[in-house]
Amino acid sequence: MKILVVEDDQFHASFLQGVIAEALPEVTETLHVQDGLQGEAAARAGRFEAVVMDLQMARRNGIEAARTIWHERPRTRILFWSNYSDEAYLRGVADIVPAHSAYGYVLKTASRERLKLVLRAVLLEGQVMMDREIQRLRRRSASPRHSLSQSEYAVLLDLALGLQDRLIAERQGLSLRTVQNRLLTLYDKLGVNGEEQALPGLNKRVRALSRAISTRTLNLERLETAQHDLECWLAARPADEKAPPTQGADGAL
Amino acid sequence: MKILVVEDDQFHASFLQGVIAEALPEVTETLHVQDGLQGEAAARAGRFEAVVMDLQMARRNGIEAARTIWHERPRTRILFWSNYSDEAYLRGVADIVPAHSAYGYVLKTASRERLKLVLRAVLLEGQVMMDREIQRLRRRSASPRHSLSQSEYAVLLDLALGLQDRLIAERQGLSLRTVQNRLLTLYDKLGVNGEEQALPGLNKRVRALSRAISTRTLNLERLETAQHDLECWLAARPADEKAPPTQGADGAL
DNA sequence: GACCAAACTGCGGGAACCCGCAGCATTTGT
DNA sequence: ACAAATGCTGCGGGTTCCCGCAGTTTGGTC
Repeated sequence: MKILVVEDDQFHASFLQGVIAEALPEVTETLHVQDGLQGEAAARAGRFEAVVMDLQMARRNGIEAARTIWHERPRTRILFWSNYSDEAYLRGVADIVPAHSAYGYVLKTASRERLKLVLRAVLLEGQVMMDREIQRLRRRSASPRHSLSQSEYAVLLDLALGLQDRLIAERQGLSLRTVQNRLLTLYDKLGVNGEEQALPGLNKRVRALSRAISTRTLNLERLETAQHDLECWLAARPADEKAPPTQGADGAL
Repeated sequence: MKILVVEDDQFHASFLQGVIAEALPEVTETLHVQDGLQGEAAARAGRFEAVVMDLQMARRNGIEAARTIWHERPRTRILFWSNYSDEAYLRGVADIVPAHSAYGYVLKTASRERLKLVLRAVLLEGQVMMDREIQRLRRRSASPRHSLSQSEYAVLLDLALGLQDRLIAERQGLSLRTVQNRLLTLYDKLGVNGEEQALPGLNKRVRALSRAISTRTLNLERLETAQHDLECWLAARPADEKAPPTQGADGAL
């Protein structure tokens, strides 16, 4: 069994390798690389079936790297291992995991024993497994009032990228008014309206993004992958729609 | 000599303590705490004159903790030690360091030797010292075109918090139009206008925040302290101004 | 089918925003 | 001392945004 470790912190990497050696004696080869880009290349070249992936790395973050890897080899088992339990990471992972894939999510603060357990469960047995705290967060964010639905989150991402209503509508295949309705519920669920009445004079749109970040509903990594998605979508979009029915500013006067 | 270590990662903390023992034999007592809040309390109780402070911690981040500590004992020598060289951290530190204080900024990727050097220079000799890479970033961000002036950055923070123009103007003591001019130059320097012409349909205001975060001009920690500042300012503000010349929505009818 | 709830859509208006234009104040260079 | 440069400000208009109101579709229950 071959295993790939993608982790940019040397201390965590060496600790992890120690635990792997102890928990998985059936490992014959481990490769350690320092960032997402190298991780993708190594996975491609080495045909690893098991990966331990840090999120939050330079050059390419763990979620994007995992997406690439899964895109090329959907059966790969990936254990995400991170310092933080941001909702943004959970949604990011949930968005890219292929059907029937084995994966897991552990916090770096987990005990050595728990880490060993999860390593075996996910990488060897092919289970799906999450840290306790992650499970708790997941349950909470599936709760009633404050949690965002799939489509609301998608609109939030578009908002965060700075698209205006019209473009969001186009991208999500909704009417303009519906997008605005979504935004309303977003403002509600993110607590913007609540603050607004205490302090009038907020730009709700910006405040929504601000709060999404403060509450870790969004983070830098998620924003990066969303930006990447946007660029792909833009490239694939037929060029006609780029010019809304305003006077043409390209070509003839 | 007593030294306080504020660091939430156990591996980094133990590595650091090893290096301290080696580099600073004159240390008689080291205390290690796990987050900013404990750090403030420990500094208050223990009267440490030397602190090594991680940024990016739970509960209270390193910059806020340092501000509190310096506020109470301005002579304290603080060495910031972080994984990242975000511009946001640099500005955050620069904003709170008192005159004539000794401080430093090292990256966690620095070599053991360099770390020892900086430890001695800052905590023992009272020098001001930065990591090479930090220096480079600092020089670059003092450059002409793309860097933000002090006041522009202040406006960016207010924008990021979701204030609308009128409130920003009030807070910065500027006219409305001037604030909008600042925003224009912000859009320019953050590259929003450049993108706009490639892809019309951006909400510049949100996009500015989005880019500020992508480029690490802003980050979660800086946003948190800005939010904290805002709340203080709101509390200190005379209540009259809260109601702009709209029909009063408080009290009568 | 009757009914209801929830989501979606169009309309319209008031507020906020983006920004060109032009007038003043201070600073700086020669 | 004059001029050019830079920063601050008011005015006006075109656009986007926020959102109440009302009408339509969807999906489910009785």
